[in-house]
Amino acid sequence: MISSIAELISDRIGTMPAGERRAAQTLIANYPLTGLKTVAEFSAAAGVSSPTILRFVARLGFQNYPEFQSALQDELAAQLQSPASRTLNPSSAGGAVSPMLEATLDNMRETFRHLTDRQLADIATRLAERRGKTFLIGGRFTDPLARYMAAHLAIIQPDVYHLAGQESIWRDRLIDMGKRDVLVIFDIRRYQESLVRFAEKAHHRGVQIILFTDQWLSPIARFARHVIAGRTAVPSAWDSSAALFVVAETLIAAVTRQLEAAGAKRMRDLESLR
Amino acid sequence: MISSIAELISDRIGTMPAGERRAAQTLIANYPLTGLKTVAEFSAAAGVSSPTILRFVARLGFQNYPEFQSALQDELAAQLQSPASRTLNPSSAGGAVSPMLEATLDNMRETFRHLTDRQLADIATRLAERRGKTFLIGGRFTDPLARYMAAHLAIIQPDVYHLAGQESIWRDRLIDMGKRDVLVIFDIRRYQESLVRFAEKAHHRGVQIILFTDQWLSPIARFARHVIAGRTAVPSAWDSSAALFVVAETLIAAVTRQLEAAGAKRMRDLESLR
DNA sequence: CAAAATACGTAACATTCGATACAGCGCCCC
DNA sequence: GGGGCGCTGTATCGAATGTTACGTATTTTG
Repeated sequence: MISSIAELISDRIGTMPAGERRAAQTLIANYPLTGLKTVAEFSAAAGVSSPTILRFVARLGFQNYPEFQSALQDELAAQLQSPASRTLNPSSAGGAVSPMLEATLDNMRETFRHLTDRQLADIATRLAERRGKTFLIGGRFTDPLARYMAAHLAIIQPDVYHLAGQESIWRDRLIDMGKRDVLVIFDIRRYQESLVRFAEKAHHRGVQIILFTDQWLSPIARFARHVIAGRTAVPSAWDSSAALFVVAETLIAAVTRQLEAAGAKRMRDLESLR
Repeated sequence: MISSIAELISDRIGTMPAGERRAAQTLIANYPLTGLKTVAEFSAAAGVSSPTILRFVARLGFQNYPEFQSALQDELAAQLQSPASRTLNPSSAGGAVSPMLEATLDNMRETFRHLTDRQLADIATRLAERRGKTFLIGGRFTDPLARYMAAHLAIIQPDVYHLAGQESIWRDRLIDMGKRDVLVIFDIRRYQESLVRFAEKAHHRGVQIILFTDQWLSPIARFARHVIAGRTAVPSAWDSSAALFVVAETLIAAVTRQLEAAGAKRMRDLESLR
């Protein structure tokens, strides 16, 4: 059962030749606006020639381009009149993807429900007031999150370091850490002993620890000044770090806002360095 | 302050002659669709002649009819991109975090709305059938996503490589790539030239490219076999990669499911190695 | 009530658009 | 390695679109 043109496209996109597939992808990515423009504009956006666009709409079963556009407009009209229909969209019926998405969305709502604006603001402030250095580290699967956060923070403020590589390498960097510094740790099940040991030592040196973990709380929580507990359960063989990822992005945004004045200047300086 | 064309119209509708007023009312009645049709159709719908329509848009300050249509399309594009703004729900309490979370949730829903089970299944199948090697690479801020995906895929199947470090390093690895291989690229604004070059060369070697990008599509889309366009707009100084992150997790789950038999054995073997 | 100004539609024009024929190219299969 | 098939872009044609000029109708104003 195919109701919308978008479905029709994604249904047949597998059987299309390369050029027409590009047209399809361009249309889907910016649906349905690209289809409302002229053939020339459409073809330019997709990086193919006009005839390819026409062959594309012909393959979808339309007699000519205007007919195709009319269909898109009718669809759009129906959408605009009943905004409610958008939320209850047909793709949510069964399928393998929806459970995953639904669970992830739930995880985020739950995660943020237990997280007050105040907490986030406190953590952001701590990250923004740069009395000392900021270190970030993650576990086996969460190291990318640490990297992601470090990549952003390092742009708006100095002295941001991501600890990577072998354990011995970052263990030695403990010597540089003191009570003015902050350590951001990502650790979810199965909790890594090496990280726990590292956190404990850092804690003893007076380092303030901000912990991203799952709802069962890594043992590191004992040493942490701030704990962010994200939901991780999804219908998959793996746990999901998506909720923690969003919290990280939220914090990055908050820190950036707080450092607006200083950060903006720094970003300009960085620009000029390129 | 006049922001939308609809406002502009209702602002000046009082000063218009009868015919043009009818045009205005017809347009407002089912805004903005009538304005996207041809002058002839517009005039027929309003019950006036074509020149009247043209005088109408001229009075609104547009040089010609196409310019008027472009403006309408831009407006529509803005609306469609942020579904949140349309629902305009003040229900969710203010605070600094909610807008960020709401936007992120919207982005995910919107991203998956343009992504069918079929497409995801196709991509997962391609990643699961290991005829050749799998390479993953990301840009400045998206490299962590590539890492995250690589960390998981490498566990359930062999020959998964994350390309990191300097450009020269991964450029040299092109020599190992052939038409049996898959290259997963993450590239969002501002698109990195080095990645585009790399993708082009890989494409010429027959490598199948799976691209994670934003809704404006990286130029790499031209070479890609599969394109995943995620929404990235959030109320922050930075773009959000959260939607792409969730797609990545979804794919990881799907691939794992497909490789269940073979993958489970491999995971057991890995366990025993520790 | 008359004259002028404005508004509106018909019709012809120029431009742009969509459609098609054709040739080059790569690809796959034998 | 050669022949055939399918895909794609260039160039061209016809059609439809937006635009403008002009004459008629309508309203406004002195």
